[in-house]
Amino acid sequence: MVSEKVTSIEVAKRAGVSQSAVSRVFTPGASVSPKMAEKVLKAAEELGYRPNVLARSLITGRSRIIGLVVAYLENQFYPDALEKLSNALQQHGYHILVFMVSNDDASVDKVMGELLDYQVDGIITASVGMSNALAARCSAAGVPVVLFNRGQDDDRLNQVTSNNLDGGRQIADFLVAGDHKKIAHIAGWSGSSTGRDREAGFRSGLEQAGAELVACIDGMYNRETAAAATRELFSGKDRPDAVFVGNDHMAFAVMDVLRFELKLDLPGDVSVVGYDDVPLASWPAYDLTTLRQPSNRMVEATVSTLLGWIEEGSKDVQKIEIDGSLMIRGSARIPEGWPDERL
Amino acid sequence: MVSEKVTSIEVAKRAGVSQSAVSRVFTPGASVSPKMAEKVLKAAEELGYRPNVLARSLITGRSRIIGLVVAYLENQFYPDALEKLSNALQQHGYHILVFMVSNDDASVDKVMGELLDYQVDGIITASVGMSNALAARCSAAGVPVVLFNRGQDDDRLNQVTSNNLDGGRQIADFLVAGDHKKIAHIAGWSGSSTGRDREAGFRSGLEQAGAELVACIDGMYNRETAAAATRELFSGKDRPDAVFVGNDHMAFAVMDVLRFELKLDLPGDVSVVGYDDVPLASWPAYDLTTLRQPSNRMVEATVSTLLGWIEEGSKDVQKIEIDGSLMIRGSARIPEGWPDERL
DNA sequence: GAAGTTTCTGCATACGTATGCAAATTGAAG
DNA sequence: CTTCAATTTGCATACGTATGCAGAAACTTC
Repeated sequence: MVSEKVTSIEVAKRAGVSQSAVSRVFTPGASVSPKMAEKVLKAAEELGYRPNVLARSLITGRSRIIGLVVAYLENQFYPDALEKLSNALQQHGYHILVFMVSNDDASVDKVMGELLDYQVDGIITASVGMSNALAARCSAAGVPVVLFNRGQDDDRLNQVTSNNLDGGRQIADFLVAGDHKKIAHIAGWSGSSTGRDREAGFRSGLEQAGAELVACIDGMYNRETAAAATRELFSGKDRPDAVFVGNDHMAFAVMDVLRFELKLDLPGDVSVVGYDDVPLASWPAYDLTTLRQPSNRMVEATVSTLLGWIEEGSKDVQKIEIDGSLMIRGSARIPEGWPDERL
Repeated sequence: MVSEKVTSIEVAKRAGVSQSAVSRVFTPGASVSPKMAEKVLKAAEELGYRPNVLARSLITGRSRIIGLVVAYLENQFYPDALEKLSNALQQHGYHILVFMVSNDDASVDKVMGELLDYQVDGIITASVGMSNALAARCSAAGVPVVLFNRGQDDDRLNQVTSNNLDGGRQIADFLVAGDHKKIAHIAGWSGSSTGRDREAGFRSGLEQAGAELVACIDGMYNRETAAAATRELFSGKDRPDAVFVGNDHMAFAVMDVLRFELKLDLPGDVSVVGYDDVPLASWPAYDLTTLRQPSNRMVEATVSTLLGWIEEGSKDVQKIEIDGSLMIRGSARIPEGWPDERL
């Protein structure tokens, strides 16, 4: 309990040793005698000394800070991921510096520059891409990057996603098996790999099953856009009997419009399937059938990839895809004889 | 676009000037001639130089990092606040270092220690309190603290909350005016000031109106606990006809149990009122009547308090309370003649 | 063009820590 | 007790930047 900042020099003085000794006591793995350690720790305790991480990082070249770039926390998937990432990294002695961006290259570039100024040891971007120039800069600066829930064709960028192609296909199979005849898609933002891959998987699944996609609108991963798309799709006489929505966040908006504006019954009149399996999807008010992105495993993969680069000097760019599985609930008609494990 | 890290010395060399000159060019408000600036900026551009924030902070004593301590991001109110805080601070050139904790003193203390190691310029805790010892340490280290959405009796800690007492009272008035006879409360965590104040305001409001609280259970700001409390409250014959739930996050769980387990009609059989007005509350699937905490204004107050301390050396501890207003929606019976502005 | 004033610039040092190196201490072995 | 190896310690320096100070340069003004 003391005045301002206490430095290792003051501790050294009080303990009657050199500053280097103090430093060594606080450096795991350094060579110190038990006596020394005891003296120093006592003095440190009395003065309330704690090493200055910033000064340390200046010399070690490691800040133990991970930059996290994230575009929107409105979609529950991301706060959830943030929490898990933060916890996992904290466990390894790292902490997260958060940067909010809007999802356009200019904004990302600006912010990412600030990030590098902080000498972060690594960068995680949650569902945001980055320009080639930027990827080059990070790579040049020796700062590993992991794209979380986002793919990008760049052989300097690690990425961890779920298997979006396969997910799209699983949903196609499920809807076709459920004997739906007019299947529509409110797609994820076409500017993102996740949106494109889910759509591609879905289309290929339908095709393979001999079914047809009657309509497809880009929902931009946005509630309002998705709601508008729903109104458009269901305005005509010939409305769809099933719609796969590019993520849960939009699916909730879609369900709201279907049930409360258009007074349709789910799954009687129309089936809705989402993607992500955020916690809200399992709450009874929505009870949304959706493809689970296993965020735990995605976080694990992200952290271990990042730490591999940082601590073990790995240079292997990882493109990791994790399989998800369909969570069958009440928002979509369940095919007869389908392995019915409601969750 | 270059190899590893570029320092001001290399820039100086290339521009044919001294290192101090380079530093001055990148220090706003320092004295440099236009020629000099031009030469330096050119060299910096060519080398891809950017000042090292950490090294700078070592000498200026300012890291431009704000530590944010947060317990759970599951309640939508917090990601929302985080996003707003981050954006506001980014605007002022600060960034947020996130620390997740479980809400007990030991965990908070540990984490907060790590926080101080990073030489943060200030600390915001979102809905978590801190021990006196810790408050003393921060104060001694000259690091201002703002408790966001949490009150604590300590004259070293700034705090920004909504007016929880008044909010509780407003809800009491509303329910009494709605002619409810058996009013219950599923309270916020009694270990938090927000929970206690809302309950106290609610009780005082009821009392003043001559009404009675028939039951009160601590919901711990937790979905499961709130659900269990609901089952308990509504198991007997003599069930409540209104329940005020300590925050929206729990209120959703309560509504789920009432509607989908107990098959009760809202607001026909029972009225539910929440607290916070998170985005989900206005979605039609819940359409929850709730007291809005004006997070925009709370964030503003938090940021300006913090910056006041950091940049203007303010020493006035602020205890700010911001008034909220009731958002009347469909989950609770609306009193006759009540100014009916449904939102 | 000289004297005085203002604006710029470079030198040197400081911030708080980690670490290579050599000196000092300890312990083991004979 | 001596010798040698192993361990521990202190000294000095480095990390990348900002800033007080004094000298240099550029302008004013007469």
